Amino acid sequence: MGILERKEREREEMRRLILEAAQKLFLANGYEKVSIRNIADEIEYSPATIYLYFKDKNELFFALHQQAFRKLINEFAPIAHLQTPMDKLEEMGRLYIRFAFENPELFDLMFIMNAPMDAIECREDIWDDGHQAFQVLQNVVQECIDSGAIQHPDAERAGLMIWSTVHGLAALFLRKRMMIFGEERKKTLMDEAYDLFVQTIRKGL
Amino acid sequence: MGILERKEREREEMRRLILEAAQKLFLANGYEKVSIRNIADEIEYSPATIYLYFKDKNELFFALHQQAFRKLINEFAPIAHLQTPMDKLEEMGRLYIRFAFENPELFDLMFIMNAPMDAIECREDIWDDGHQAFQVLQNVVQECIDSGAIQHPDAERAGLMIWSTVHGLAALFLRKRMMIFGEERKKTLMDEAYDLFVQTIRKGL
DNA sequence: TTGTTTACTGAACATCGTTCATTATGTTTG
DNA sequence: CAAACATAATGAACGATGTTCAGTAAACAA
Repeated sequence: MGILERKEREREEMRRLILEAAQKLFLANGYEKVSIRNIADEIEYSPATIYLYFKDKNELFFALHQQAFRKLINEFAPIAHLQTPMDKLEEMGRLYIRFAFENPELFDLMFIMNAPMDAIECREDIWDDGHQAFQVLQNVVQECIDSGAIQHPDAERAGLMIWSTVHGLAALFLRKRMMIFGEERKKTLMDEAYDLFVQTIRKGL
Repeated sequence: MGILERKEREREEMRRLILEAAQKLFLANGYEKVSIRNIADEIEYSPATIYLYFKDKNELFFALHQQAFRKLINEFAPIAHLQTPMDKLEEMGRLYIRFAFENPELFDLMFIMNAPMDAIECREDIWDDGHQAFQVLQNVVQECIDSGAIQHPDAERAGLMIWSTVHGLAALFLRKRMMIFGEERKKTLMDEAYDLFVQTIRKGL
């Protein structure tokens, strides 16, 4: 009785098709301009069909946000080859900022938008993707502590402080709050601010 | 010929009335649940009337965002009484975070939402409120540099780094990305992370 | 008292997320 | 093979949304 399994496969395939179309439109036009009807048009199905595979729009965007986290975690992979824990930490921050810069919509979905968080709130679930990603950071910070490169003993606290700084840079940039520095200077100033941060924690953390 | 002036006064009064109603509904129900029709109902006018005083919804929320900036700048005022520049800097960060915590909707409007920035983009204007607020920070940083409390010479660069950290903490908190730390621990962890940041820049910046 | 400017509105447009009765399709049973 | 059932997909609708515009009524000017 392989029929049930085929049905399951077809269901997965359909979810994949919807997410693919959603992602495409999302990256092309930005979140605000993508509607359920647009997505339905793209895959040549009725809008109502999408609701057979996703509870609502929040859940659809939550699924997209999960994909984006897989991408980010992948981009973190190369840091393993670096020599010292402190170099790993520095490169991780740089990768976080670069990810935000090169994938603004994905970053928005992962760390700024409300929709994905609203999706898991009603399911009273934990935010697993975020937890895993932070764990990667926290582990590197712990390495820094163990090797003596960081003196402060609490990896979670230090990790949050570091996350906040790089996230702040990325978020202020993406939400256009850096326009006060001028269109051409804001990117370099952002990089300089991050360099200064790295230099500071190397000395004082 | 005081008629023109009275007309002007009435016009200002009407704008004030609209903004007051919008602010009230905004704080009560959150941005996402406030529509032009709600605001019109609140002041007992037709929805179309609002468009006689504001170009569109973005411009209305831009005006609200200006009010919010006046409030924030006011809350920064007491730092003038503090002794050392470094104490001023520390207290400013704390005030920024507290402002976000106690006025989540206003903070969102000022530093996260797209709407207010979209309003000035088409007017190709500069973001004056943000510029002024950052200037306040930058001045304090410059004091720290002049007094030798901060060694790095560039106040703008250091200011952006500091702004990013406190903003990152506030933004991650408000957009519910700190749920990974647990409901009861996230607020204290946030404060601890800020303390650690202050300690770090006192040592290494 | 006219004519004209101004303030306001009701109704409409296009779009949105979402639901639901109905149809079409595929599967199982007699 | 035919009848009964289960599933997938849909068209049409609901109540919203932001925004526009022709039309009305009141305030002003001549």
